[in-house]
Amino acid sequence: MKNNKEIKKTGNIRVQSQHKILIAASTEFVLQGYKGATVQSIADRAGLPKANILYYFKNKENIYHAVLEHTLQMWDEGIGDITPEDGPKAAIEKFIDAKVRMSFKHPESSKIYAMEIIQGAQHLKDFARKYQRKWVREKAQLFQKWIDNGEMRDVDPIHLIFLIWSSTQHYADFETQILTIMNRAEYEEEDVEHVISFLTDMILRGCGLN
Amino acid sequence: MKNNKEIKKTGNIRVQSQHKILIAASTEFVLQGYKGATVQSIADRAGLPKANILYYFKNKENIYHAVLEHTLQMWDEGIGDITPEDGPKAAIEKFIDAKVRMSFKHPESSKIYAMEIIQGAQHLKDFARKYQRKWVREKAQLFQKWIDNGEMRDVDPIHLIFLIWSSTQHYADFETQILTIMNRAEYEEEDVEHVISFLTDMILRGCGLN
DNA sequence: ATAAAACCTAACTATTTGGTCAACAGTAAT
DNA sequence: ATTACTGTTGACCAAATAGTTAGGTTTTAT
Repeated sequence: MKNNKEIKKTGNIRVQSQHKILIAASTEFVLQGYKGATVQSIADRAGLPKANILYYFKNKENIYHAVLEHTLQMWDEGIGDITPEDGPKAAIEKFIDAKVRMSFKHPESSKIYAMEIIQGAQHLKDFARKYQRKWVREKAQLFQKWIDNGEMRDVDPIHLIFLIWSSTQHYADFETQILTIMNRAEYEEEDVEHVISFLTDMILRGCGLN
Repeated sequence: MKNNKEIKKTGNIRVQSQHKILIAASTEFVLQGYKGATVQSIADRAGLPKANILYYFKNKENIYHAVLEHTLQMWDEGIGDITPEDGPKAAIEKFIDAKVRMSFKHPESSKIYAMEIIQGAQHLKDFARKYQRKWVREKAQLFQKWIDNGEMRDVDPIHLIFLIWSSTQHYADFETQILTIMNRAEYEEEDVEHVISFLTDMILRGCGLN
């Protein structure tokens, strides 16, 4: 009964509160931007007094950093991995699948990341930038190998990644616009599969696969 | 000598100042967000005293609205038009060409628009939303006709537009990230053409054209 | 039971910021 | 020259907000 919680009773409330705050903060930062989100508004949304927020996070910037980190981690976990054994077709399929599902499941993460980049990535640590550069270049090299091997058409691998990136992320970031255009209140289950199959089909064909 | 300016000598300085303010404000809004951009920072960037800014625009929100309107107008002018006579291939080529050039020429416009949508389009008038819905649906119908006519593959026209939209806009909005990944300080002339040909090639193929 | 540590929060403060105002300067027409 | 309009700006103010503090309560370990 108490066995499964024996180890970490202390700090449990800390974890809980911090999580609540992070969620509330994410929403506020998306809706109002960094400066526009007030500690009070985050507190209200989290259902906690303001001073309590500042007890768990030294200051507003720390909250934002925590949110950003949470976002990056989410991305890192969700993106899966592409290996040389996959071959180009499976690689693209896996990539699109993972990114579209992430867009529909965690739109706030995508939005916060997008806003951060648009504004010049002023809060993004250098290592995060370098990490991504490395990631993209690694994957691009994989594609290049497949191209050299004649397994797919000769398309610029870096821009191919940009294409997948942008087209998938779009459904999170531009949610509002897309829903307006489709005259919908919110996304439905089927939309995910439809988008995945549309994008996979288009891009595979663009690469001369399929 | 004075003939060509006879009609509107007064208000000339007004136009000049307002323009300077708009440019400065655009930059500030992109860099700091709506709340983060202060009237003072806009004034500094425009090289004018704060009170002068408030003389030309009643308040901060009015500045933002002016910037937004300017942005939408830019979009409207830059996007060119697609007609039934074009046929699917030329239509897609024109569309991609126009959008990529806009992204590289007016990245701030694209960024401001993107941020506005991400944050829920709270400042966008209803007519702007409806206008876009109409635009997309009209163009989608064109594509549908071409599909029914067997002139192109059967792909979802709405999502095709989203794809073109997102992949082209990406080069403006995610400029920072793209430059980091490509290890560049800024875009070069050739990049525009390269991106246009890459995207045109990929998407035309995806549509079974080319 | 008790001491220590973790948690909570009302009240306060210093600063920033949007916006006003009143006095002044330039300009154009009568 | 006078009038009226447009433009200019330093000084000021009220409101909002990030962050502090001090004094509390609750939880945990022994």
